[in-house]
Amino acid sequence: MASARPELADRYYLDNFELLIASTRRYHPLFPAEQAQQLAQFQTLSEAAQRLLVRLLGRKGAWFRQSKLRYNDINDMAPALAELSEQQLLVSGVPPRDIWLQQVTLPELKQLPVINDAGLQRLPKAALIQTLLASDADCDSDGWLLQANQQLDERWWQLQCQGLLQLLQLLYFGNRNQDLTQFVVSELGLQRFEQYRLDASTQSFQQTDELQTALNLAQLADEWDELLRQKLPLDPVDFYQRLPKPQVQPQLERRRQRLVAHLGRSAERLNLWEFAVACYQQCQAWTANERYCRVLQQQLKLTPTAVIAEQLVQGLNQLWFSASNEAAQQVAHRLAKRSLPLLAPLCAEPTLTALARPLVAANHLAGQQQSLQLNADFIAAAPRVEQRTATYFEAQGYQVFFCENALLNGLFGLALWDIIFAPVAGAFHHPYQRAPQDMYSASFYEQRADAIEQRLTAILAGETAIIWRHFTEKQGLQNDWVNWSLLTEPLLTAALAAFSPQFIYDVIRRLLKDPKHYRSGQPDLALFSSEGACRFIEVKGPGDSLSDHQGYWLQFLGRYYPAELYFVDYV
DNA sequence: GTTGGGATTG
DNA sequence: GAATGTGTGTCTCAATCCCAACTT
DNA sequence: TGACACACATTCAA
Ligand SMILES: [Mn+2]
Ligand SMILES: [Mn+2]
Repeated sequence: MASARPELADRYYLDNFELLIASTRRYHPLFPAEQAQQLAQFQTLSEAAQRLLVRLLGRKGAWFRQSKLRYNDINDMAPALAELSEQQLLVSGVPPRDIWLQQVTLPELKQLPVINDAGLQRLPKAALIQTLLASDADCDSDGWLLQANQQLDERWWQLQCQGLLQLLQLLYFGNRNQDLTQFVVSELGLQRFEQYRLDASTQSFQQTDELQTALNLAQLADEWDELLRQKLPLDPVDFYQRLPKPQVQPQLERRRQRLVAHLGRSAERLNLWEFAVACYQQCQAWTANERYCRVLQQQLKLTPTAVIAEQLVQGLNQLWFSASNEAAQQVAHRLAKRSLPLLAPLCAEPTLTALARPLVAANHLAGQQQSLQLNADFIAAAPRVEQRTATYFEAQGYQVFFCENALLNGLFGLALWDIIFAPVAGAFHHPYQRAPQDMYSASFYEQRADAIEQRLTAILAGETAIIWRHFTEKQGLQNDWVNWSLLTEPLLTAALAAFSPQFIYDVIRRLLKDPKHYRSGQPDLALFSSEGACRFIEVKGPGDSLSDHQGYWLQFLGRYYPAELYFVDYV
């Protein structure tokens, strides 16, 4: 099955970087001055210097210790360093204290007289760093660091062109989470992608300041994530000042709003209600609208005014109106219900559309709930309650799959494979996509409505050959909907034998209605009896409770097959 | 000495 | 008990290297 | 590097 790994060229990383450059050629004239200059400088470098620079860019952080630079594939380090230094793509200096302390190893630290003399030899590294950072804060920290570095006898280098790499990656991949390693993983055959036709015509950005903004937003998001990760005090109001103004370019505006929503969330934790409201007001995401209403509700509790009450009524009605699935409706409904007593004294008669009619609660599962006690044998069989329950049902003679979302999502992905990867305008910008650009927006259906309807008609007529053909022909190819390691042949065989055409049709329709939402919350286990009949089981161990989207999936599935909520505990 | 997490590499 | 908010682990691409905890 | 599901804590409204 597994074929031998292809060998990569000796300079594969440089080739990949040059591919990144070549593929973003049409944007080069738009580059901001700094990145344009650095790109030009890169092109004039010797191969050794280019190699070293790309090696360093591929690593984490901007600071490197010269003594730790060892590359067999780069002839001589010294001239390459001198060249990069000459072009100011890499500069020498002493890093900030935290980075310095992080990169100097513990044995090295303990040997330094400045530390040895302070009597800190026995501490673990994290505590040592804490102590040094704290004690340096007030006294002469620069002097201390310089002295320590002199004792260490080390030279440090700092990358000056990480922004260039970020910009190239941003333009090539169109997102912040794919990078140079994607090329390697693909060339080695570890990830294989559908051979869709790329759309060369659509250009995401037209102006230099759009590129600058894209880069700024990416760096600000990085910075915010980093602050969050380090768990140090946040100032969302101050951070907001650094964000760009609302953007015309839709992609940029989406990213800006995502960051603004994060700031709003952090403002809530600091009880900065007005600022949180101001943040959420700028965001279009449904969840931002939800936060908006929650904050208004909170404000109404603290300082009841007619203005806030009116805003909340508007917000709640909008929230209800834009709820695109039952779980969202449930959220809007609950929020409205809890707001009503707060609104009553301030509004003549608040008309909350979310309360106009009763909702079916997610946990309304009449006749779909069971209890199960498992004994020590099953506890020993596996660590997770789902696996233990699977073992139990296997002992009952079922064929059991712990596949959660992989089964129904997989059916969706296989049934619509060719449509998902059809060359719609603007859908595919590079060869490493698991889905078209608009997979999770309304335009996915709209742009492909004819093909989808035609396929649905065929599915309803009992067509399963297309699913099998895609399963075989596309085996192993990346698809956001298909998890190949969970959607195995035995599972698909059992499922397609058990499922009615109407069921498959309705599942796909449901997923199409709100693909982002309905792709999660599907039951833990799929069971198939020896006669081939299927059952769905959502397992709930002690201390876990049903979430809304899980409950609504059980309600939906229960109209076709047994779909049960199993409360499992141990005797 | 071993192990385990993170960084690096292909 | 329902409804919220928040933290954690698991997927990870796989083999290797480095370093910092540990004696499992 | 998120998305997802679970685990756990806290706060509510009857
Ligand atoms: Mn589950
Ligand atoms: Mn479960």
